[in-house]
Amino acid sequence: MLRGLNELSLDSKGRLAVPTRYRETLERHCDGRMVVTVDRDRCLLLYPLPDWEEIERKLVKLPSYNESARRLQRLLIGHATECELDGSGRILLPPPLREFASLEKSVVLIGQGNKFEIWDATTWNTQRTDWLAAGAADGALPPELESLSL
Amino acid sequence: MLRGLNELSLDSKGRLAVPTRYRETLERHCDGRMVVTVDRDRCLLLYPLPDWEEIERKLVKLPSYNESARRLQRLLIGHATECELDGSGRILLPPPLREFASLEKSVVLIGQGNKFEIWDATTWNTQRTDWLAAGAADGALPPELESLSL
DNA sequence: TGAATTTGTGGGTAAATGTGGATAATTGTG
DNA sequence: CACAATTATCCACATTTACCCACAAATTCA
Repeated sequence: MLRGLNELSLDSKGRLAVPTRYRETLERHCDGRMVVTVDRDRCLLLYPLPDWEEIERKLVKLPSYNESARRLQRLLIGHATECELDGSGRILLPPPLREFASLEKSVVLIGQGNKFEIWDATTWNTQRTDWLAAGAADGALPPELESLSL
Repeated sequence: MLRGLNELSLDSKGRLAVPTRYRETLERHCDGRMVVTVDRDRCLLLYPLPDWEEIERKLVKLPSYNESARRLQRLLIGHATECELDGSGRILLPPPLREFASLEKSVVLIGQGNKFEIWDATTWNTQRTDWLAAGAADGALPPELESLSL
């Protein structure tokens, strides 16, 4: 299970050094093979290859002439790029994706169970403040949430 | 599985250089034989020949006196053009199709599972911004999507 | 506290790739 | 049938990318 927040910086070539504590897990789980793609919230998603493939299988089965299904396919599959951990445990983030998420130097890597999210540090902080402010104010919780007990 | 975003440029002869990482797959899968056709969203679709043939079989079986079926047949089958990877891994896009999708120099090649989409770079970026803004706002999600967990 | 090992960072080099142009083949036309 | 125009194939150069190595920093253990 991937969890935790890590403040990192990209090097001059746009590479991201995966924190050591995740490396062994990743090597075992997917042999260092990962997939990066984008998220609607302007961050990147980083999946171990097998986990990504499972999602991909679901996505390609969606009906081709449904508008929102196509949008999802184009965003997620359309941006998905396989990349491998190099000898020093780094992954090279493709320039178009870096640009998409406005990643410069300071980024935040967030464990999210089966995947990581990668945010521009400033964007992340702003968002987090907003989320806290919003709280549960905007009602309309899905049933799964209504009954959630933490 | 074809995935990922590639920023490319057509050369002076309207040829598109397929990124190397896909070439081996394509050579194995369809011996470099591809089919280009058009899409309702003003982009081009690029299929490996065998995958296209499967789609084509489904299309010709559609009922002839259904309006939208005929439209689909005319668009898809009507514009489908076979073209082969040349010695340098490039395909020549037929001028009428290039014109259809307003392809000039900067284009984007998007993996979409069994096919690629080819977009004019500017059009792609505009669309993507719209998609992100729209989100799932416009309801009408297929049931498969309602419960999708990424 | 010091030394040794592990981790983070940067850069250099060699190979692979993209790009353009030149020549050869083919097709269409007068 | 010959010529012209277009299309296809090939080759060479410039650029980029990936891989590898070396150093600096931090951490751990003695």
